[in-house]
This record gives sequence, structure tokens and C-alpha cells, in this order.
Amino acid sequence: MPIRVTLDEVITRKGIKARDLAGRVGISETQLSLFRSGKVKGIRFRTLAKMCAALECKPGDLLDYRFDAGDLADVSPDDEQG
Amino acid sequence: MPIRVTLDEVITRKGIKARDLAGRVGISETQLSLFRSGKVKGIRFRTLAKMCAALECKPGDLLDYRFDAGDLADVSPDDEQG
DNA sequence: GCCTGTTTTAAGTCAAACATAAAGTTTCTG
DNA sequence: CAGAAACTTTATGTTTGACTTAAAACAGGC
Repeated sequence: MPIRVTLDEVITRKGIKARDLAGRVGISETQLSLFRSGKVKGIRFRTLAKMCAALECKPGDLLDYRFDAGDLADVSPDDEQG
Repeated sequence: MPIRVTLDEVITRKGIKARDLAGRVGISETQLSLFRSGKVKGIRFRTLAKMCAALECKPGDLLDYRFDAGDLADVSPDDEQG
């Protein structure tokens, strides 16, 4: 899952508190923390939209991707080998 | 849900077929069509990553957001009134 | 009429987003 | 050091909806 969540950078840059953001976005601090540290596997657009609104930014500011040829192969963890 | 899916533009610009993309990304044509036309409410990063890989682009090229103050209010459809 | 490509509908599976609660850790402050 | 404030983690549970398959409908092209 090489989508990188870059929310953290935005939070740091804006100097806002995670708790405040959670409040404004309307999600739990727990969920925000999980998202922030890249521990979630997806996101609802409703949530993403609210984050963008609260931070006045765009999806591309919160999510990034670095090309990885392996992404197209869909290697199952069992099949992998060196 | 004001997250706009802009996949369509990328597909058009690159001139690739939806069926091919679906094949490369590893999702059904059905799901790709739904996503493409903005009929889904979220996305898994695994899928997003594969789309980015297949199209050699970034999340921000597939998703957009236009600020809407109402997004922060989370108005329930029942409560709303003018 | 047939073929190709896309969309839609329908029905189902199952992962996981998100909540809440509580405990644990880090960080700041005095 | 003690205490508080901010953040993270763990655990458990609910509910949503991504995603599948299958099939039909739709839109162009020959």
C-alpha cells in the first residue's frame, strides 16, 4: 500500500492540534491518529472532503504516491520471494 | 460529497480504454465505471495506488476538491432548512 | 444485424472505516 | 519530580460500502 498519507506535514506546517482538527472534521482522535500515521487502508470521500475543507487544501496535499512497478503485479505476500 | 473524481480526464488524455485500465489495475470494469463517474463514496489505497501506477500519476490527478464551507457543518438532510 | 466498449442494475461477500472507551506513552510546564 | 495536556495504541463493536460476478441495456461503428 504505497499511498503515503502526508497529512502530518500539513498539520505540522499549519501548527494546529490534532484534537482540534478531529473536532472540526468530525472524526475521532483515534481515527485521525490512525489515518495520520498511515495505518488505514482507505478513506471515505466524506471524511477526505472535510479534512480538505478544514485544512483548506486538496486531496493531493494529504495523499501521495511514489511509483512502484510492483504495484501492478499484485504480489500476494505468500508468493513473494527473493 | 464534494470530492471530485477526475480519473476521466486522465483516461481521455492518455487515450486508454477503460477495459484495459481495469485489467491493469485489477478491478472490475463495473467498479472502474462507478469510480470514474463519481458514484463511489470512498476508495481503498490499494486500488488508488494501482491506478496511480497504471496511469503513472498521483492521487491529486485522480481526485480533486473544491472548498465548500458547508462541508464543515455536516448538515443532516433532515435538519437542514433555509 | 453484429461487434466493441461502456454503463447500469442487482445481489452478495467481506474488509475495514469509523465510533467509543480506556489505558499507555510522549511532551510540555511548573 | 509531579501533573496535565496531547497524542497513540489496544480492544471491541457497528455499519458502511468497496468490490465481485453476472447480465442486461446503451452507444457507436462497420
